[in-house]
Amino acid sequence: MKEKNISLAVIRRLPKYHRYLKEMLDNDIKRISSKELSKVIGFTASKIRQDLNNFGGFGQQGYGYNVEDLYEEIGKILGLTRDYNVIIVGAGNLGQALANYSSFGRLGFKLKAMFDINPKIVGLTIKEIQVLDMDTFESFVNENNVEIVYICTNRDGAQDVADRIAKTNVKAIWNFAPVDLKVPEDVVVENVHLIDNLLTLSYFLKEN
Amino acid sequence: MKEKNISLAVIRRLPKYHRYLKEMLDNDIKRISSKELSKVIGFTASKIRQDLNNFGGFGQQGYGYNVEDLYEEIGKILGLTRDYNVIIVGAGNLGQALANYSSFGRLGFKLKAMFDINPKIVGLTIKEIQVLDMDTFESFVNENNVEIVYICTNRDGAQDVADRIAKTNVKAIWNFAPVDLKVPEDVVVENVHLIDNLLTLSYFLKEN
DNA sequence: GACCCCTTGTTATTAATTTGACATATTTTT
DNA sequence: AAAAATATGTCAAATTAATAACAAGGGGTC
Repeated sequence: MKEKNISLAVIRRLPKYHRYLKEMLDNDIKRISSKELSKVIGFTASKIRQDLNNFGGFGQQGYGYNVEDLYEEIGKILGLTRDYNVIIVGAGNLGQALANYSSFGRLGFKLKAMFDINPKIVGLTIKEIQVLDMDTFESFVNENNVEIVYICTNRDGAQDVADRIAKTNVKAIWNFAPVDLKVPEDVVVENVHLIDNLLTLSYFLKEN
Repeated sequence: MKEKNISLAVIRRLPKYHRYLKEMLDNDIKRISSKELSKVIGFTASKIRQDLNNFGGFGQQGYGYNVEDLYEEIGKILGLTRDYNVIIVGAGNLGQALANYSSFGRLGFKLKAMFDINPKIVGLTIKEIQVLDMDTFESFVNENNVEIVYICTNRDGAQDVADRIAKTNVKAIWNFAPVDLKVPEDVVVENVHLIDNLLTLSYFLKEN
């Protein structure tokens, strides 16, 4: 499974394929052509075929794609072949919201704990998840084989967390703080910059 | 202010410029060259100059850009020249998290109310914001000149909300539900598909 | 089983985006 | 005041991405 030179644009479309295929699977649709998929997903059929072909020929001429197979294959490409232990740092509203999203867990992202520095929150148990003190961060991460951290702190705390992560075995950060984190090369970061997103919406509202 | 043919790629970079310029402004940095900006923001200087030039010549040869002016200009482009009344539909954890983000309000996005269908939540007041019943949605939106709706419902409720929005004067939706909404042409939608984002992270974690 | 139709995988073409180059204008230094 | 350094705006080149075209392989039908 060593795909290389796959462009970021392609990668970012994969989850969307995955999402739509799941929906079809749930609706008992067995096969789908790039043309039909194009109609519901909004990409050109050509783009769909080229995207998928980056990873191998999943389809069959004259038939199309087997929905279940394709769903599984894309899942594999996205790394959904095993579970990942995750923790949340910052147990405020956003952290709690993410903790409550069962869909992440269903995909294999298993929440093991939440961390905070606020004494009022530390010690609580929210939906069977303990909120621990940041003092125990490193030891917990190491002992529980945590691989992904969701950073839900405010802007100022985020880089500190990233620095502490850098000294552990965690190699993936999902960052919700409005700041671009400095991390070692082998740590991947995916940002959810809400403000950036809202301002884009604002731009298009104005332009309309 | 009728810029046209500006590519989406450029638009999506504007909030990042805005964010970094604000930081510089707070640090009393008066001027900045595309070269210096390039170093902190990570885009090439050439790209920065070309991006900005889409909207007019904000810089000066031999000097660079005035930080405050550029910040203001980009704010204008993004529509940050006035306040917008917004409401949140879906007052769960995520909705409450967004309600608590003061930075949105500071930029001009004024939260007027939250809506829900859960009787246990309706009637509450969270941080001075009332949670209202969806029965009163249309009348509230019309009477309070609401322009933007943040959809924080689950997947199944989101399209219903979008359909009801379509019959009002609201022309902008910030959608957090994992579904691509069908809306009239004159309604702009900005999606925050968290699962898509998480799966992208998962891909890169696997590839590393 | 033969024919026709459908649909992929892939190559070619076109479009979009990024990068590089440079003439020109302004600031800073001497 | 002149010269050197700086840095924009813009044009050209290179790279990347999207679209279109099509040959060839299977499936469906009669």
